Order: sequence, then C-alpha cells, then structure tokens
Amino acid sequence: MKISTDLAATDRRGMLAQLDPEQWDRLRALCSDIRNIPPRTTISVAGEPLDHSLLLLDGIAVRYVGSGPSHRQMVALQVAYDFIDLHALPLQRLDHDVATLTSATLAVFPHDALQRLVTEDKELALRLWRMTLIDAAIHRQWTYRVGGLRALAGMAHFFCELDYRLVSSGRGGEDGYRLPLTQLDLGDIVGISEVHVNRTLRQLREAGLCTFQNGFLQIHDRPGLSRTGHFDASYLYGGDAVP
Amino acid sequence: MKISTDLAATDRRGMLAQLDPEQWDRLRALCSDIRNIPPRTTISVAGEPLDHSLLLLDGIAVRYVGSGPSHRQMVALQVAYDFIDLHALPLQRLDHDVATLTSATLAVFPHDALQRLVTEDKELALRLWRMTLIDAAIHRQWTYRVGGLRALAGMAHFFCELDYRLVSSGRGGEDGYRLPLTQLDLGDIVGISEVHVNRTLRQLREAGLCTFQNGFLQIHDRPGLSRTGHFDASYLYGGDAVP
DNA sequence: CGATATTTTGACATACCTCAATGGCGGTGG
DNA sequence: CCACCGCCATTGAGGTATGTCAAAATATCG
Repeated sequence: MKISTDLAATDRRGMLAQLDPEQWDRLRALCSDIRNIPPRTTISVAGEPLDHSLLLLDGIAVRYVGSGPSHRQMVALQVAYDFIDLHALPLQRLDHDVATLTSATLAVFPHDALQRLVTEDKELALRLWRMTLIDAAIHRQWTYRVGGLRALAGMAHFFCELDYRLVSSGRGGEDGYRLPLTQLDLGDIVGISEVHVNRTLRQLREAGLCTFQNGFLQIHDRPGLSRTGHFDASYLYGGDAVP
Repeated sequence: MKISTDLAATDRRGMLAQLDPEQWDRLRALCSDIRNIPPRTTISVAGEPLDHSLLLLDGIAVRYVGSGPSHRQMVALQVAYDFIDLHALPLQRLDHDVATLTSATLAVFPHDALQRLVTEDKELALRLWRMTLIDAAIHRQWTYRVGGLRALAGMAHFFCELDYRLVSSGRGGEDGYRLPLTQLDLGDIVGISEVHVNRTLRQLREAGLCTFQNGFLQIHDRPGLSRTGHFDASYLYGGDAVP
C-alpha cells in the first residue's frame, strides 16, 4: 500500500518529465520495493549480474570507475528522479560501481517486469531508451569537462550542470542548492586532487561566482559561473529542462 | 543493386556482431544510400535536426565537443561497423559535432524507416538500444581515462581500446593497426597538448611498449601496454569482443 | 622541386600534485 | 562539562607533469 502511494505522490519531475502521465502510471505499477539506503553505501559493483534497476527518489548517488592504484574517477552523478542503472536492463551487468553519497530513497524495478512492459509498450520503450541516451549525452559532457577544461572551468561547469538538473527535479533553489559532498568527492568528479579542489573553490569564491560551504553551494553570479564553465545546457535535451 | 550488394557483402563484425543474421538482414534492407566521404570532413553539427543515422562501413570518424576558445575534446571515435549517431533516432538532434578523420564509407538509414522497424521488431529494438548503451560504456571509460589517468597511461589505454575494437571489426592486426591520426588528433583524444603527445609517444616507444609512426601503431608488448593503461576490456561487453 | 603540414626538440612558464602541518568541528566517552 | 578523537578544510613548500612558445627537422603533396 504504502509503496504505490509513495510513488504516486511523486510528480514526474527531472528525468521522469520524459514520460507522459499514463506512461509513468504503467511504469510505477512495476515497482516492487522502496528502499532507504544510508550514506556512503555501495549499491552495486561492476561485473555482477543485475535483475533489477533503480530509480532514485531522493538523495545523491554516484557511479565511478577505478578503485585501484589510479585514483577513482566518478563518471556520473544521479539526482532525484534519475534512473541510476536503467542501462543494466539491456546490458544485464554494469561496467562500474554505484554508491550513495547521501542517504537515499530508491524504487526497485525488477527486470523481468520491465522487460515485459517495454515489449508491450513501444512508445514507453522509446522514452526509456531516450532517457539512457540523455545519460550518455551527460557522459560526453563529462569527458569534455575533465579533458577539455581546466580545474576552475571544470568545477564551474559541474556546478552549472547540477544546478540545472536540480532545479528541474525540484531540489534546486533560487540562490543555490544543497550539495553534501566533501572536497575529496568534488576532486573525484572534476579529476583533480583534494587540495586543488580547495584552491579552486577559493578562486570561485574570490571571483564572486559561488561559495561552497557546509554542504551547500551558494550561487552568486549564475551567468558568470556559466561563462566560466563554458556551460551550454542544450546537451540535457530539456530532459532536465527548467520549465 | 550495388547498394544492397555492398551491405550484404559485409559480414556482421565489430558492433554489428550484436545482431543476429536475420536482424541484420531486416536492418540493412532499410539502407537508402551509401556515401563516400573525404577525410577531414564535417558530417553533422550539434543542434541540427537529423532525419537519418549513419553506419560507418570503413574509415575513422570522431565526435567532438567544444570548438571555441577551449581546445576541442573528442568524446568518441568510431570504427568500421559502428553506428555513428544512432542515438539521434530517439533524440532527433545531436549534442556534438561529427567528422571524418580518414576517407570513409557510410551507410545511410532514414529515421522514418528505422522508426517503423523498431516498432515492429522488439528484439531488434532492444539490440539497437544495447548498441547505444555500449557506446555509453565507452564514454564512461573515456571520462575515466581523461580524468583519472596521466598522459602516459591515458595514451596506452586509448591504444588498447582501439586495438580491441579494431581486431573485432577486422581492421586490426597481429602486431598493431593502421591509425592515420596526427599527434594533434591524439592530443584532442587524450586531453593533452600536441607537444606532450610527442613526448608521451617517445616514452611509450622507449619503454618498449609501442611505436606510433607513419599512421600506424605497432604494438610491441600488448600485456605491458594494457598494464600501463590500466586497461580492462570488460566494459566493451563483448560488443567489440575479439572472437 | 617548392610549398605546406607534421614531427621533433629546447627552454621556460604554470597548473597541478604530494607531503606535511595546522585548525575547525562534531561526535563520544569519561 | 571537558578531553579526546576522527574527519574534513585549509594553508604552505617544494616537486612534477604538462602547457606554451618558438625554431628546426622531416615528411607529404602537388
């Protein structure tokens, strides 16, 4: 009872805005469970076969590659209403690890049920495909950010992307958003060391662009931050569009 | 006549190995044209609506982001039997530019015909979805390579990935493969400057791992190169698997 | 053969990393 | 309430990887 109530209560924000109301109705009927996961918990590891996919309802999750000697690199960050690992449906296993950063609420969708639904409902299948492709577009932008931008621009770019996506998912605010990451986490995202994160954040602060403090990012100058990060939101395909 | 003959003649190698023979038969029937494109030619640019997708039959094509002040960053490199922009089918437009590096042969698939086929043939639709997801897995690995690895390791990683994919597509060889890129191109891929590419290539050569010369990469020590690049091919999902 | 692109090398500048120390801040147990 | 501890943020100093500029050497192509 509680399960379907919970999912019904969530309106289709963020990435789920890709779906029609009826499509969302059909999809959420398949939810088998809702789980609360503590912060800093590994959800799934690379290589293991998966029989379900997870929709993030609240909190922040990350996907990352490389736990060995080379410092781990985050390859994706998921926010509310993102499917974390929908690509495991056609692929059956993951090529990366998934973990929560904050405490998180997850909706579980068994693959056999999903499989049946996408076979019946072609239009929904296409929308789900599309959602995974927007994920891929974000991947491309991350490659650009870590490979083509310097630390300052890269950090700004990341903050801009997340601002855009969080506003769209109802977690953003006028002057910024809650972002309970450590500076080490930010380093794994931008591809720089913890110490250099600190210096970069100071630069952004002293430039009057934004302040990252106490798990909150305060944006002072959106256009300036956007410019510094060479950020252009069109790669989000309105999938995380601000209405 | 010539068109279908050409496509029939190509066996299902590389990424196309994802398809059954019958699926490939149904798909290739939709090919409306085969085009030969000269090297260094822009095929499509970000933002423009697309009514077709392209299958690369021969040559090398790249996708890249950022043409402005920040140096452009390549986000994908496509080899024979790769769909270059299949994601344009659900997304309708691209978030990046596409260009040839070498002269290339392309098979054109109109979106309206593709759309009809994936609506009828659910299994094929799933396979195509899967192909775009392997693309996404490669994107993640590129983010890892560019953000998590140093120049030497990154270059080695790239060479390993391409080795794997080219062998799978029938373009690879025992001792290496043809790779007609300039050192500037390599820089755009690995995220380093042209000059540093040169230094890095020398390091790889002097370490006895590989030699890049005259548009050919000669691999002297595959295991060593793999180790240097922290390369693990499992993210390719056998999609580009060596048989 | 000249003209142009590409590779190679050197010298220097700088972005970033690593190591190390310090300080803040929230818990936890006495 | 205080002492202590562990995690995180901050700062400094010095090292290294990489970028930039410029020139020479070499390949490529008409």
